[in-house]
Amino acid sequence: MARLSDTRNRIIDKAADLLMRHGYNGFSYRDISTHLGVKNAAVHYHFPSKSDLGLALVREYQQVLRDQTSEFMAYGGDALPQLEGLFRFTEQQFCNGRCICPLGAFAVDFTDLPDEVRAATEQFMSDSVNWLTKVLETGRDQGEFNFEGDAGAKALSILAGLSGARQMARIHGPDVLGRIIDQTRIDLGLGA
Amino acid sequence: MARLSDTRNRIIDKAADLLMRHGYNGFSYRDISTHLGVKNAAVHYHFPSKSDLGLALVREYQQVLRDQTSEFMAYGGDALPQLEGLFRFTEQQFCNGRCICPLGAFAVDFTDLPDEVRAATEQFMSDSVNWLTKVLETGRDQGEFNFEGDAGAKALSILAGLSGARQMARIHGPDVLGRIIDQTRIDLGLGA
DNA sequence: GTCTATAACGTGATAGAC
DNA sequence: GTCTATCACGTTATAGAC
Repeated sequence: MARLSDTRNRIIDKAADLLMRHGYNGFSYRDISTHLGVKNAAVHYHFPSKSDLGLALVREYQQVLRDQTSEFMAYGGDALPQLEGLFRFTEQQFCNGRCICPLGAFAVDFTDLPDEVRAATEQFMSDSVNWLTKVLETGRDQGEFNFEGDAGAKALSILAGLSGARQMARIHGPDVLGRIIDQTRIDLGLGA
Repeated sequence: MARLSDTRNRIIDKAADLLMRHGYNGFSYRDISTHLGVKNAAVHYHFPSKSDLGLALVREYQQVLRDQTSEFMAYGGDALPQLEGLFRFTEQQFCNGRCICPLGAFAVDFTDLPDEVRAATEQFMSDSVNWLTKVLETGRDQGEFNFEGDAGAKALSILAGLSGARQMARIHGPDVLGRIIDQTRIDLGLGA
């Protein structure tokens, strides 16, 4: 086990939380250190520059994605639980105050990000799309999903819709997220 | 005509541009004044605080929406040109570097916004949803669109998808926006 | 209406003691 | 690994001359 550093993990967790609440430009080292009860320099010890922190955040998200999808990506399986897992995860995040999808947060401040963070974000998005594309193809083959068009385009459309839904829900209230997820189900032939 | 102040209009236009490129927290008075060739204090003369500027931005967007939809909202009309107009507008904005949907930009920094800007943003979003809902209802009645479920939920879903699409396209390249718009057409029974 | 000058503060970041 | 102390800079914002 030997977790490298407890403080390091707490910093990443708090930074992830702040990112999803305020965006990349919307939180500071001070926010992190204050909330964690440590000092500014302690955060800089673990992540010398904000680029290092941003990169660690993207890698953290990528790891979560891999952990939750590795089995399906390796051996396949039922598509519907995969899709419903995505919906549940999205709603849970939102309910826990983690309103903004990390992809959305990074996208808004994209041109301000250092190159390596941008590259990692692009990779994370590719992995997400690839996973959902395979889920949609499998589900259509299994007869569970019903939709027209290319599975890759449909996957992009659903992920963009969920990311946008979290933002719309922040403006207009949490009901919006549930309504959009229900509509997404209907558009896959699931709601009838 | 008597446009109140040319500088004032130039400030709003440049601020709108910066908002859609860097988000609300991602641009400063200095950015505006430098690009416009005026001084910091000149911007503060027209918009004493950033809240004033943010509010003016939302009102500007609301005016554009009203100008482009007022006839349809008042008398009705053909639905398809309304929808295609939205798609074209979205793609034009993106191609001009105005990558991020203003709603998305405000949503990310939502908790940092002053109350009045939040309220105006919510109103702007309501107007957008109401317009698209009416377009979808009309189009379904006319037999142009084919979709299941509530028109309001479908409108939310499409707007969230477009906002998310602009962000995804920023990360992964402009093709993504076109693919998502095409898929949106297909999901309305238009692509076949 | 625009300017110069400046205030008060938040930011990411570093040096060096412990 | 965490601390105190500090730096250079960017930020919103204001006062007062022109």
